[in-house]
Amino acid sequence: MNSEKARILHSSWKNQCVLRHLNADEIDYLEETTEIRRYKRNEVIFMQEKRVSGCYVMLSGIVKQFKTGVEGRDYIFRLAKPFEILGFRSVLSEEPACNTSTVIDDCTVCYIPKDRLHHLVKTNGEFALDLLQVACRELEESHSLITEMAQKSIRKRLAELLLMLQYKFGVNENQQLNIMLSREELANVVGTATESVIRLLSEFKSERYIDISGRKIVILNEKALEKIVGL
Amino acid sequence: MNSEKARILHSSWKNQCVLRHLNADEIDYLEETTEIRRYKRNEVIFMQEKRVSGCYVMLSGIVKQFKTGVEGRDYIFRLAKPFEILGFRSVLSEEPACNTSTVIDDCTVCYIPKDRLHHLVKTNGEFALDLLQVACRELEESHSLITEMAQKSIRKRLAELLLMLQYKFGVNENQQLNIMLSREELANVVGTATESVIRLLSEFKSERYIDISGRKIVILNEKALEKIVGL
DNA sequence: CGGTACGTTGAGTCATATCAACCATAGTGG
DNA sequence: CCACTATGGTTGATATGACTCAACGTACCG
Repeated sequence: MNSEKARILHSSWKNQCVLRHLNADEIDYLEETTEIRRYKRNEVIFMQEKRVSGCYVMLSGIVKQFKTGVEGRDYIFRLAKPFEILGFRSVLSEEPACNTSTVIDDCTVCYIPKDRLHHLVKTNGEFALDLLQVACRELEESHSLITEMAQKSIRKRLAELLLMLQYKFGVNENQQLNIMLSREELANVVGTATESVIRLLSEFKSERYIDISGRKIVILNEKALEKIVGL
Repeated sequence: MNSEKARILHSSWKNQCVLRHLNADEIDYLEETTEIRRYKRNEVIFMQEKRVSGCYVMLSGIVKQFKTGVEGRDYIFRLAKPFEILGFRSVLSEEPACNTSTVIDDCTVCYIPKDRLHHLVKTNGEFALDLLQVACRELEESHSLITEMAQKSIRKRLAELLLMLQYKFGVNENQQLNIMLSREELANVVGTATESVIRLLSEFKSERYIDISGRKIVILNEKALEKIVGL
């Protein structure tokens, strides 16, 4: 029964994520208590305000991370894909989670308990540095995002989002974006009302920049979208 | 000439900042190459796009960190006060600075070269953990900020900013905020036009929530501002 | 005294939010 | 099988917050 876990943990995937500087002994150390977990669409991995007991490295699927504001509206600040790490912030700061993570596309994750993470950070400098770099990169992305929100129109941000989704999650054989979000989710990424997203999407469609059927989106004219963003 | 540096480095201030887990030997190690630097209002500490060779721990004064967007408008995402650390993100990720830091109030900083920082992260797990926690806290603040920007009106954000400035930088004997920002700077924190800030400030003034004379601001009715923010 | 940077006010415009109605779809239970 | 309900998507009408532009005031500085 543990063979699956062992196989996964010792396979090459670790080199693609923040665990890449762990040696065989350290992987064994992790293996003692890590778990491979599976979640389906809309399941909650961890929740804002609640204590977390470990962090998660994604192996497959897509997860959204969002904060719920005072009036109950959500803001999605991250869409995570395989080999990204979730929830280490709260684990390291020993505070309750400051956001909720739920599943967009069915996923498998590797759960790492708090004590193991702490121990590895303290004993493996390279690993600590890697984690620091991940945190710093997220911080930088976050700052860029704020600057954009402060300065760009909804129209620009939506165009940019579509390009980002294509770049990060790719397209299938019909050129459709692999990631499918509801109108409300799109609105919660851009930071606007769902009606606005709907209007802008059909605007883009009528100008032949994109094609939409339900949640399936095809980008027809990348250049045009880039121009809207203003690059 | 080094006596000042040595005195500062070995005094108790380090316990108030991220360096608190360094032992005497490590402080000596830092001392070999750190420098105490002084900057005056409007001087640039480091600049967006430029390579950085080290990071800075603030000892006195106030610094603003901002990003310059595509259209040349600035967005101020952080106002740093003593014992906070600046620029470690770029140092650790080995990338050019992604923002500019300039001086609001004359300040002294302790400059720590890149190689020393790297070495300490790799060899002192507690220190790495502390730095990670700082990064995580900033990340969390940043996410909160984004969520607010996505969901709150300029009016709310300005009210919140005034409260934050009072809380973080305090007031003088006349109840005036210790930090004095230009209208444009206020606008660049809130993410709006200077005219909007001016209008809202005089609105707040006419409703007796605050008093303003030039850049000196007094908060008269904290409760009212909190109510505007919506707590 | 003119210059430069900063602050203020007014008028007009536009993007976006809000509210309300309506449609499509799918699942549910009688 | 049909009504029933819930959920998500769409469209229109309306309101308004915030931006832009432009003019003007103010203060400090050489």
